[in-house]
Amino acid sequence: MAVTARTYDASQYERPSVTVDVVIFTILDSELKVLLVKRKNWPCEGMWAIPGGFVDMNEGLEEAAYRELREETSVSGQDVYLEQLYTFGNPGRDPRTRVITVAYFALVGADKLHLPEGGLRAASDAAGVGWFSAYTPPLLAFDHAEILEYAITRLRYKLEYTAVGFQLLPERFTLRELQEAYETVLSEKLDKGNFRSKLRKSGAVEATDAYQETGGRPARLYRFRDDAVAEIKTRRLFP
Amino acid sequence: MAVTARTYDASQYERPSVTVDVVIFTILDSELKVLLVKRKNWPCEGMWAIPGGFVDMNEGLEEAAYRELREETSVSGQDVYLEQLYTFGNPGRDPRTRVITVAYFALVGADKLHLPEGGLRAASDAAGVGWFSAYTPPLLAFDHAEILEYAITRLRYKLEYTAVGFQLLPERFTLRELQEAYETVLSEKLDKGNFRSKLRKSGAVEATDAYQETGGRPARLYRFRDDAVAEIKTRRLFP
DNA sequence: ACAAAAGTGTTGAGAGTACACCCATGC
DNA sequence: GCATGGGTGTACTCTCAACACTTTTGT
Repeated sequence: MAVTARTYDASQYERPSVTVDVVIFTILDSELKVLLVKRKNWPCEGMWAIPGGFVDMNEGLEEAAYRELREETSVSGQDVYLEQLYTFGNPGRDPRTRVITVAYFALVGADKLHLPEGGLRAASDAAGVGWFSAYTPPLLAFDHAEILEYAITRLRYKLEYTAVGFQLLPERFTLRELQEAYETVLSEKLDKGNFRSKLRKSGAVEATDAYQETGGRPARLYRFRDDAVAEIKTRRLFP
Repeated sequence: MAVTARTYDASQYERPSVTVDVVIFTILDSELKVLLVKRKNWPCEGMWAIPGGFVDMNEGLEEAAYRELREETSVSGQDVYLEQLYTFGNPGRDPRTRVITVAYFALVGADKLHLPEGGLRAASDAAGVGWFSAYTPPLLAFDHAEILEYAITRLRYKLEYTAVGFQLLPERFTLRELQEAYETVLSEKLDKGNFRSKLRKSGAVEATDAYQETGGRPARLYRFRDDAVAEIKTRRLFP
C-alpha cells in the first residue's frame, strides 16, 4: 500500500534525476520562434534541444525555471510570462538514466532580447543558441519534439482564453502587430474590424500618443493595460 | 550554463525523491467528495492526506498514478478519467527530505466504487480511508490543502470546457442528477430548461428506455455518448 | 384534486460575423 | 490622384438567459 511506503527513511528508494526544461517563445519577423540550444555531450551530441538543467537540491521548480531563463536569455523575471507546462517522466526517454523533466513554457517580448552582434545567424552558429521557427523546428533531442508540440498547443489555448499574448510583443505595439501575432500563433486569419472592436470593449489596451510609420497612414502605438486584464470574462462552453 | 551541466555522469548530483499523488473525486449524496487516507507514519502521523507513493524506477508517471488509483479504490483504468494536474516541488514541503510530487486528478463514477460493509463511516474509521466533502476537508498533511484546492479549480475548468463531468456519475443517470452534479461542482444554480436544451443540441447524451422513480413523474435515464463528445466546440474568448 | 417532479416552448437582449466605408500618409 | 495601410460603423444572424407553461406520476 502506498501510504505505508511513505516511511521516514526514504533513502532506501532509488531516486530519479529531475530536470527543468523551459520552452521559450517569442515573435520575430511575424513568426513564432522558439529558443533552442545545441547539445555538447552524449547522447544526442550536436542536436538541438530545449534548454534545461538539473534542479538544485535547495531550489524550487519555478526558481530553477527562472534561472534557466536568465542563463539563456539574460531576461529577468519581471519581463516574462512563465508557467508550468507538464511533467514528462517515461522511463527510457533519456538513455543515460531515469530522468523526469518538469517542463515550463515562457513568453518573452522581442524587445527584451538583446541579440548579439550579427543577429540570429551568427548566434546560432557560434554560441550554440538560436531562435527557430516553432512550427518547423529542426530534429530535436530526446522527446523534445513532443514537449514543443505540447507547448504550442498550450500557448494557443492560453491565447484564446487569457490575455498573455501581449507578453510576446514589445511594450508598445501597433494593433496590426498584435493581430498578426494572434494570426501566426493561431494559424488563422482574423477580421480587422472585429478584432479591434472586441479589443476595445475588453479594455485590455490603451493608446499611447506615439505613432509608427508604416508605408501608409501612420499607426498608433498601444500599450497593454496590466491592471484591467488578467481575468478574461469566461463563459461556460458546456453543456 | 545549464547545457554543459548535462554531462553523462548525472550521478554526481544529489537527487530528490519523486512521488505521485492522486486527487480522486466522485459524487455521493449530491456532494463532491474526495478520497483521503490517514497517515500512519511520522511526520503528520494521524492526519488525513491525499493518497500517493513513490514512483518506481521503471514505472511511468501515469502508470504510477493508475497503480495508486487501483490500490486505493480497486477501480481499473477503463472506468476513470485521469489527468496530470501539477507538479509541486518547493523545498521544505516535506520535512524529511526533498520531495517532488507529481499530482494527478481522477474522476470516478459512484457506481464503480464497491463500498465496504457498513458504508463510509466504518471505512473511514477502521481502514484509514474515506470520502470527504471536497469543499470542507479536514486538516490535511503537508501542502495537500493547496493541492486539493488546485484540483478543484481544475475540475471546474474541465467541467465548463469539456464533457468529463459524466465520469463522475453512474453509467445511467437522470438529467436532474447530471444538473445537480454540475451545480455542486460549480457551486451555482443552473436553469433547468436551458441546461436541457443546450445538452440536447450538443448531442452528448442519448436516452435509454429505462426510467427511474422519483416521487413525481418518473425520470428518463440517459447515457453518455462517448463518440459524439470529446471535443467541445470551443469559441475564442479573447480578444 | 393537489403536490412534486419531468420535460418543452417563447421571447427580448446581447454577442458574433461579414462587409462596407472613411481617414491619413507617401509617391 | 492613387495606392497603402489605419481605423470605424452597420446590419444580419445566432446564441444566451429568464420565465412560463404542459405532462405524468403518487397520495
